[in-house]
Amino acid sequence: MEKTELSQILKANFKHLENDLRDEIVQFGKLESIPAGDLLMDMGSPITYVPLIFEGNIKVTREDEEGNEIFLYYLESGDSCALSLICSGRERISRIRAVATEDVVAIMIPIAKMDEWMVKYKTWYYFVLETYQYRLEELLRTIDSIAFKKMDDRIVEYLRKTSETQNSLTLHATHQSIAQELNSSREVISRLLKKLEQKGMIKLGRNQIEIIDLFL
Amino acid sequence: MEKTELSQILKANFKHLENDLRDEIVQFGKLESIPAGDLLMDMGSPITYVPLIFEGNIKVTREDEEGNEIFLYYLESGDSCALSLICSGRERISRIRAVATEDVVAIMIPIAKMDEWMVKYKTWYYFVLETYQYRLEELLRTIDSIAFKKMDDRIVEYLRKTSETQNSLTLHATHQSIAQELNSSREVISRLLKKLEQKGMIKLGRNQIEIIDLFL
DNA sequence: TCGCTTATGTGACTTTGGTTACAAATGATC
DNA sequence: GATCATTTGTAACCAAAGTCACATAAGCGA
Repeated sequence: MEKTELSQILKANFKHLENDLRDEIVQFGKLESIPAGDLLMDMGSPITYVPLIFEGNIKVTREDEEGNEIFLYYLESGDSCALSLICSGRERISRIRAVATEDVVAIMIPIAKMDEWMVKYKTWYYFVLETYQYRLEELLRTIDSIAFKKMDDRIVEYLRKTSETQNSLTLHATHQSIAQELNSSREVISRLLKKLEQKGMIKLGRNQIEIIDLFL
Repeated sequence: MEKTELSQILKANFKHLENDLRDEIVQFGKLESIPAGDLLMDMGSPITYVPLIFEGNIKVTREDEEGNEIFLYYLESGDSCALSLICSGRERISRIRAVATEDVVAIMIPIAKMDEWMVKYKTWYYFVLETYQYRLEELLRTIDSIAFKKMDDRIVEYLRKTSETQNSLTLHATHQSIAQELNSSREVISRLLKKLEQKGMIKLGRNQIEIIDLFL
């Protein structure tokens, strides 16, 4: 991709950043395409860049020692990854996994530039702080969900979020995969999905869930 | 308290901060004492300062619309409050509650200075970023606990954390209050505490739990 | 000491979610 | 279309946690 084209894209997706900063991003950032399904970040691999997402979605999950997994949130175009900042910052192993759910186009910023720009560009400073703040809030919402809600509500919430970020009313997932994301078991998810179908909220198919109305 | 005394305390508790910065903190910060039991922050009240804690502990909890509550973590001397940064940053209502569990002495930094110092002082910059990172990790650990662990383990973990921050093997709490923090019910907590007692991990008394060995 | 309030103990029961063990359906491939 | 792997459906059962009902017990103040 041409630098000028990159500059255009940047202007469109991160319009709140000042011009000089965007020039530097074009200069020092490395554009990368990540095919759907690829891991951007896995447990414990040290991070040396911070991604700015142009296109596609990224699913962020948490995994514990015993292999239990749980869905945290999606990242979309215009987002950056606060958790990559965590890993980078203290060189520590954070058991976080980030997978591209659609083909992702992102520009990779070297960590060193990160810090440099914080001082140099007010807009970058606010962007990074907002990223942190937004992710903290997102994690709090995740906690709400896990701590206070029952599995059926959590499924509905998961379907809603997934439908929103993928911008589609037809989701492609197996009950097994959903069970994994919600740290439950396949049978439980099948049971509850069936109930949602009976309520007329969704329509089930093999490898597919059609969303009719999640607010019934 | 004298400015010079304040300066000494600051030097002792936040020694990683550079001298000029400490001088500014003394100059612009306001020293406050918060008696045990007082709220530092409640749901939705906008924050105009960031506290640096010298003495005492602060318990941070999350509450949802329906009044369900859950313990997140403790803040101790040397900490700041990343969540106050959230509230301040976007002027948004975050349903977070911070209560002093012991008498707290803290210095309150006006938000404006916060931003100013980020650019001016490298040590402040790293301190704030580390605060964010550390709290994000803490929240992830909270998620692990809620999502992956059963109630008995969660109680043990809660007792351990509380004992550590209060630096005491004798805790003063009712089963009801613990139930609230873990978003459970009194009877369940009583039952499980009794089991822990039978295993010899704790000794129960009225309004009191004596910790014997939580690693049995 | 006598009440009274607050805290704890406990049994019985319900609900939610996890487990086991299959059966049936769907799609892909030959 | 027959075969096969994958996915989904379901029933029966189990375990954890929440609820209800009530019994004690411990501390406090009059």
